[in-house]
Amino acid sequence: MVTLVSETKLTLAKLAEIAGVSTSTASRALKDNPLIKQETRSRIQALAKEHNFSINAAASRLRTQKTHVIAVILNLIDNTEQSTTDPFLLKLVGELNQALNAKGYELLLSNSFMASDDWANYFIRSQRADGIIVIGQGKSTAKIDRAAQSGIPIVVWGDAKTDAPYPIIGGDNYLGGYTATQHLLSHGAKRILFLGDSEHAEMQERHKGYSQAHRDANVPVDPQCTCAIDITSKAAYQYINERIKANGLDFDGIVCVSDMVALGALKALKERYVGIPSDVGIAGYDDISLAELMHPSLTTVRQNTQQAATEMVTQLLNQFENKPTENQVVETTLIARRSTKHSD
Amino acid sequence: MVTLVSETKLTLAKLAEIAGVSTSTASRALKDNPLIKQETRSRIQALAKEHNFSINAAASRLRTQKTHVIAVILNLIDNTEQSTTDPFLLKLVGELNQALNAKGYELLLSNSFMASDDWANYFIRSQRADGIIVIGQGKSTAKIDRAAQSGIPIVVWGDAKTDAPYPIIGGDNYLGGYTATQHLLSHGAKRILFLGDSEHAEMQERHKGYSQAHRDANVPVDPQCTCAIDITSKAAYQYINERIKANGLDFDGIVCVSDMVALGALKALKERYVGIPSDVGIAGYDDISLAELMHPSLTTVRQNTQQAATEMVTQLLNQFENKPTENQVVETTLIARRSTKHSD
DNA sequence: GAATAAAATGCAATCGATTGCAAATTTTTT
DNA sequence: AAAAAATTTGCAATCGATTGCATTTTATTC
Repeated sequence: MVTLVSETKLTLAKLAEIAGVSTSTASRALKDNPLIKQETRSRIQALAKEHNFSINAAASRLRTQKTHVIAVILNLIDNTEQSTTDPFLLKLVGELNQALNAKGYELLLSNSFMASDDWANYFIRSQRADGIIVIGQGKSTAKIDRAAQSGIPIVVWGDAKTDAPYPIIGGDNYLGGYTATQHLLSHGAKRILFLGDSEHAEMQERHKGYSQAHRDANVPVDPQCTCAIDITSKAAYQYINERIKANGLDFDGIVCVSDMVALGALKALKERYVGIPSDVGIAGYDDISLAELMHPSLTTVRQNTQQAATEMVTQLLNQFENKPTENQVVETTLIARRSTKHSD
Repeated sequence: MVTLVSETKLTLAKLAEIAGVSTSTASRALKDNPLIKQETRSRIQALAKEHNFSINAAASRLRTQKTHVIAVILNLIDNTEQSTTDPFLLKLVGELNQALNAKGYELLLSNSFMASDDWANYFIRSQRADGIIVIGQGKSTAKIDRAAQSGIPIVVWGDAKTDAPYPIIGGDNYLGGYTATQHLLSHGAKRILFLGDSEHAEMQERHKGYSQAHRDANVPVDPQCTCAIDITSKAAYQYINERIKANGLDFDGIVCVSDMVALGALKALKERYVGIPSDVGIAGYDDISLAELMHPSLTTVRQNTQQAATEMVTQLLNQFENKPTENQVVETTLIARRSTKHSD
């Protein structure tokens, strides 16, 4: 049965007319307001369904001053492949979508290039969204701070140890870095590279864990082993290639800040016939779906993204009710696989 | 300099008052309407910037009946990992975001589980969005057809050879299937599996290409080689494992409908020490970023996603102006890598 | 300098739903 | 059966920007 497009657009007023009630009654009936007699409610709801009616969101938002939309901003580092490619970030977006929908909100997707610089203005004051979720602290928190300062509801995925005027949700980066490193050390590694970008708060934490694990195992940390690179597989690939070319194989383990980085490094090593994990053990971060499909399967640190999404949404909605918020650390676990299993 | 939150919300009317003009003038000035004197325009625009003003989107949408929002629906197959994980789909979303922003539109993300069943109603008649982009035809086009029937602006990513009342943008699936298969055949494969879900229009086309390539090379096609599986790495992994267990290695090539499927198959083969490509050549589809990082790097079929996104947006915007639309085929190229390079 | 044309601005209706308060209806109480 | 209470429903203002048309101001022409 095809619903024909009626000549005139169906509004609440017209629906009310058909039902023989006022618009107020119709409005209330549609949202199951107990002020309206049950029978009337059902009748109008049925009528709405029959006529294929749905409330005009623009009008409703204007009147109620609520949009039920949340802007999710991918806060990316400029000129980095991390953007469209990073499976972890996109997975998080997927989870957020679910979590938001479950609470009756919709997801407006943006990235930091596109959105104007003034997030508070652009998204909130303009009534495009009720709140903002920022994925990634980036290298500078200037934009985030600015938005937060103007008092809008906002949460951030990042380093939960950072103290900020807005709630930050993140994995336990220190622990992640620590356990990954410890794992490698316990399998005999003596010189472990740390591959990542130290300008990120999250990465710094992981690096602290990396250092502490060394200290706890009485293995010296060589600054030469901390390698600042872009968080992309390509950068990792190039770096490892060049390092080996220059120094030979002067390491026997790698801790990477993401699986993408690990995969880039892995590729470089394989091409040079470096045995994994026999010659070099390697650990990633994020547990993207491909980690276990790699050969050898990749040891990595998993952050519970579903928990993360739920938590972020909760913290955001709390702000709508002026409830207190706090940083949250999500489950962070080492997934040990073949890329680190020395036999010795 | 911190902008303090003013006691009363700043509206166009108040801005106009400050500027000493009417709201009509202020409104026109802000959108650079030449009806307004250039000097007045600049003055008001400056004032708006200074006071951190931005137009109320809800009010504007209500009045103009345009939202400048496009709903992007991930039309997924139920209960499949394909959802949140498939890097290809998410990449497409990223590209769409860019393409839409470039045209002054925003992206509202949904998936087919969340959005109610009546897309036309939920997104368009409710003024949540001006148009819909559907990613994936899914197994049934019922929802799409229904939405299209009610005359709303819509485009679909899928099989461009399908004739439908809405424009479909897609890669050349026949060609993709054909070239991948031909490539394997030309490197000596004699029994090539086709791994995928034949209920998809896109996959069917690829399968046609697969068959034709066999015919052109005078290699018989065995129906036993067409394997219907879910489009996930896990399903592929299991299938290959079980097949080998049951039949031994009764094939020497695999054409997969996605890279994820290829990776699953690859994993199964490696675990059984099947040489790649020496014993079995394998080709994927999508050219996700990991394809080249695999070991061996994965031969695959790349579809130009950026072109796809631009094309989809164009076709959608055309509908706003009642311009004619048509199906579009985007660039589809074989990327030959190590996973298929036999030496014989 | 008056008349006409051109440029700039303002008036006021409109988009469609929501909601405080008043009015009408029904039910309960005495 | 009248009064009081409880239940339903409706009136009308409101949210904030846009735009056709009318009006005012400025520039041009004779």
